[in-house]
Amino acid sequence: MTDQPLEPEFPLKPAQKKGVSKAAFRRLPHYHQIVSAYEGLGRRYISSKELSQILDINETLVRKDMADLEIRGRQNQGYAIEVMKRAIEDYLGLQDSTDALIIGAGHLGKALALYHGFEQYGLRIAGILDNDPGKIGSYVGPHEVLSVFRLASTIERKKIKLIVLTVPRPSAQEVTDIAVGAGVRAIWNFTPTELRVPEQVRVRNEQIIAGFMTLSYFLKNLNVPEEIPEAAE
Amino acid sequence: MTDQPLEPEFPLKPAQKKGVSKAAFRRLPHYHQIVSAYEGLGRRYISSKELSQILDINETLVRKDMADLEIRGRQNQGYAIEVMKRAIEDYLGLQDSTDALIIGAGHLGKALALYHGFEQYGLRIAGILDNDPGKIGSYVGPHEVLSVFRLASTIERKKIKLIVLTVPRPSAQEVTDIAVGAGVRAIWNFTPTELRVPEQVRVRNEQIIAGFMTLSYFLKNLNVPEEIPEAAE
DNA sequence: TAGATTGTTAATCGATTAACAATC
DNA sequence: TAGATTGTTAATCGATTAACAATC
Repeated sequence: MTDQPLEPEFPLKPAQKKGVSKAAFRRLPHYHQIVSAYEGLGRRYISSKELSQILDINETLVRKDMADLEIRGRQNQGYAIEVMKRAIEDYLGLQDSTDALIIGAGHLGKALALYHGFEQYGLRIAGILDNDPGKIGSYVGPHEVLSVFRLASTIERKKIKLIVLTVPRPSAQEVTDIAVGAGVRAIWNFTPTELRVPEQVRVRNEQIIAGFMTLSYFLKNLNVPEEIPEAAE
Repeated sequence: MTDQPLEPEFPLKPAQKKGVSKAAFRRLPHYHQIVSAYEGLGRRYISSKELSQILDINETLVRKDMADLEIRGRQNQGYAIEVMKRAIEDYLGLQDSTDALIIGAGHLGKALALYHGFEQYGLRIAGILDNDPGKIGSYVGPHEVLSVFRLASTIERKKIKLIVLTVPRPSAQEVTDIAVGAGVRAIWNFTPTELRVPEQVRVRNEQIIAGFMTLSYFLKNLNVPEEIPEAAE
């Protein structure tokens, strides 16, 4: 195993004075979610105080994050929701669509393939592949399940840059190697595996069990006398 | 919306000199995954150097994390994999089992209910509920889908402390309120919603789209001249 | 106006890393 | 032994927060 970021989520220019810090970068999806919800409620503005309360972080931190994103607020009103949402989307490149191939048509792969809600972030499922002859040729929503033997050719033909890995652990590295060889640059990894990839390829590990672990710790320490701290990160 | 941790994952005693820092706490699932994989390969020891390379963090940081967890290494050999795995599991309470109810028998809810691999972390699916009459009474693996009207009574009868939320966004808060009223203390939230909960209840937001956002940023900036930084966090 | 709010700087806090001693 | 490695302390770095000026 070689070098592989624990979390690949950070700005590409972290050294610069101006710009978004790693920590701020990680908060962007949360900001986006909140303003999306507020937009749905018909709200036009949101203050740093409101945002800070929802996220349970310091009010000043919200203002600093906005300043770093070059999102300007209005005295007495807060930040314009439309502006903020758009700025985050622009920053993350969510306006341009991204085609992805799902590898593994198991329960999770199917759930991801059928999820409505990715489109609004520019994520388009371009196909789904599996190695099970019993699944190949069947349909998952509009997508015919392709043989994983067609992985490289499909990536090349469709110029796919992102794959979503939901295969069993033992095949994860093998599939990764093929995909990387065919030109993939990013891997959304739902398998419990630390993948080895060349440095020009980015991996995001969606280690779902990690979420449970944090809750387990909390549940097993419910009776610890110490007060529970306000916030993490 | 009121106070709600952005990430609820941190030790309960962060102020103390001795103990695991928030940042280290977040690395525990990764350490655990790596040593599990190494154990599967028949390895007995792993050095801080190996761990640091896989995680792409500094070697000293690994040793500091181990010291904070009170895991002792051996000169010239590194850390005993069995000891390390066990220590992390003990720390997180993964040895004691946790019963959870899945709310929402959609694609994701079913995928989680059917996932084999939670058991090894002590997570047991105690049932699955939905509000769709077409689903109620059907089976997801060994579990009969129950009406969500039985949520409170099921929580109380089975003394459930954790629910897994995979309902559509509009129902998320309502279901949460019922579950919290019935005594639930932790919510594993897969809906794109910032839930309001009393402070004794912990929420872990599994905002899956966040992972895509980080990859989107990377993919949209492939041609940025600046060198790509080594690691995040 | 007073109050609410943003925006910025400096101070503080927490996490990481460098340096190095210890030891098998 | 020399080399590999852990363990610890102090220095550095980065992120958060407090303080406060600006302004609508």
